[in-house]
Amino acid sequence: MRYWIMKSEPDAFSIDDLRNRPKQTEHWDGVRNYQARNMLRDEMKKGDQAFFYHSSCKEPGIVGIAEIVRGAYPDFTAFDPENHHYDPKSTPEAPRWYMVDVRFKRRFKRTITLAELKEHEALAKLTLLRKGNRLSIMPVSAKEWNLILDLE
DNA sequence: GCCAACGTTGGC
DNA sequence: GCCAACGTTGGC
Repeated sequence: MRYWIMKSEPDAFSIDDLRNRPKQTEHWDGVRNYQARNMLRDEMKKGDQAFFYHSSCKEPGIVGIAEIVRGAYPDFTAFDPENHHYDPKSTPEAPRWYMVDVRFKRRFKRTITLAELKEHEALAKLTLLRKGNRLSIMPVSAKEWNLILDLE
């Protein structure tokens, strides 16, 4: 079982939006970066846990936990010309992009902010904090996961 | 709104 | 295959 951080702009899709979905479950679509796709497609498995991170907002940070409830399958939003994430190079016969299903697990009592994460020496290697890393999906080690949980 | 740090595209 | 131009992300 692996741990992840998944980023989302709360204006587009927040952890509360996830909680309010039927079965508190939603597909995680729109990943259009090869590095992120490879991790999502090849390493993300049912049962994995992910920190839900709010980006591009007033207080960027980790707001809760979601669980991967379905492993990678073709991202059908790429097939839809009306969709913002449409990619004509991805077809049902040869899908280029993938998605997983995530289910709400819990919301933290408070946001563990990006600023706070940066203060901890033990988290210096966290991919999220690495300079220039803008991936929407990033791995978290078990050690980092537990350390961050303790901050709550 | 600015800008650094990427990733992608396309001419050559 | 190189690289300039362009687009995107996301913190501040």
